[in-house]
Amino acid sequence: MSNLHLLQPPEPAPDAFIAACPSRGLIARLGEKWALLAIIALADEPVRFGALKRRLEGISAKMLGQTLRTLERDGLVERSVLATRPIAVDYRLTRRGDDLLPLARSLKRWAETHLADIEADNRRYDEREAH
Amino acid sequence: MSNLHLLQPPEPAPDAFIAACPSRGLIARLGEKWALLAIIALADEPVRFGALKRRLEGISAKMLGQTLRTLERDGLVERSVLATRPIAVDYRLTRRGDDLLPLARSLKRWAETHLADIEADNRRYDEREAH
DNA sequence: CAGTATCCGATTGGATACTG
DNA sequence: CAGTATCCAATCGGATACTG
Repeated sequence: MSNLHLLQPPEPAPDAFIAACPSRGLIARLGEKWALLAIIALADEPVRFGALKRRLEGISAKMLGQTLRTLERDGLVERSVLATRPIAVDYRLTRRGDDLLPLARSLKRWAETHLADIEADNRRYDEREAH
Repeated sequence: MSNLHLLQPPEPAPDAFIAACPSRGLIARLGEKWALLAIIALADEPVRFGALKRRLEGISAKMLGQTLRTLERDGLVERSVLATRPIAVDYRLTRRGDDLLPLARSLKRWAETHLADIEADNRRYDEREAH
């Protein structure tokens, strides 16, 4: 049997620089305002909807629901309904979510540590802009 | 002179979980559809506006201009006008931009490597959804 | 070449009200 | 408690046309 096919990979590597590449959509989803923050908030243990809403200060129920559904659809978060009265639902990271976690944390940390300098630059830029 | 102030840091550490924390705005800006991709596209060398536009397949001039202005305002990108005829403008990463680069690349790579699995999950989810 | 200005449809996201 | 449905304002973002 020929080994020629080894020289011609059947699938091109995904590349977000290419417009049609769906990885761009994925990157967009991860950027979606609450996605990474939600992942970080779920880091250590299952968290209930309400608790999550409190932890992500300022999120609306609508956005939290939407964000969680997207994360579940992407296999990053698992939803389980507990048969209590009244019902409770908790969310936890999947293995894939865990895998993304360090990256999410790094980005959050990067933003937090550079924040002060960046805000200073923002002010400088805005002053120059105003002539 | 007293050292008491060392026990009471004047500024709280920024924490993106807090609604008022501006680091959340920063995270949002980095998520902004083209921001990380633009940073990656500028990784190795100064790139001209037009070249950048070609590299970020599908971006409009408007969005590219907007993205670059935001990145410049955040001190991640530096813009320099070359006195040629017709004029040329190139963009390059600042030290701070370079510092963010590995993170941006990691996120892009993560998205690209998990893409296939995630799309499979998406399809499964959508089927279940449709009953 | 490197943008900006404008128009306009699509998407985002909060507030409020409602449900099992 | 854990959402969903609806309404609406603000923003996003592409297409097109224009400028130094």
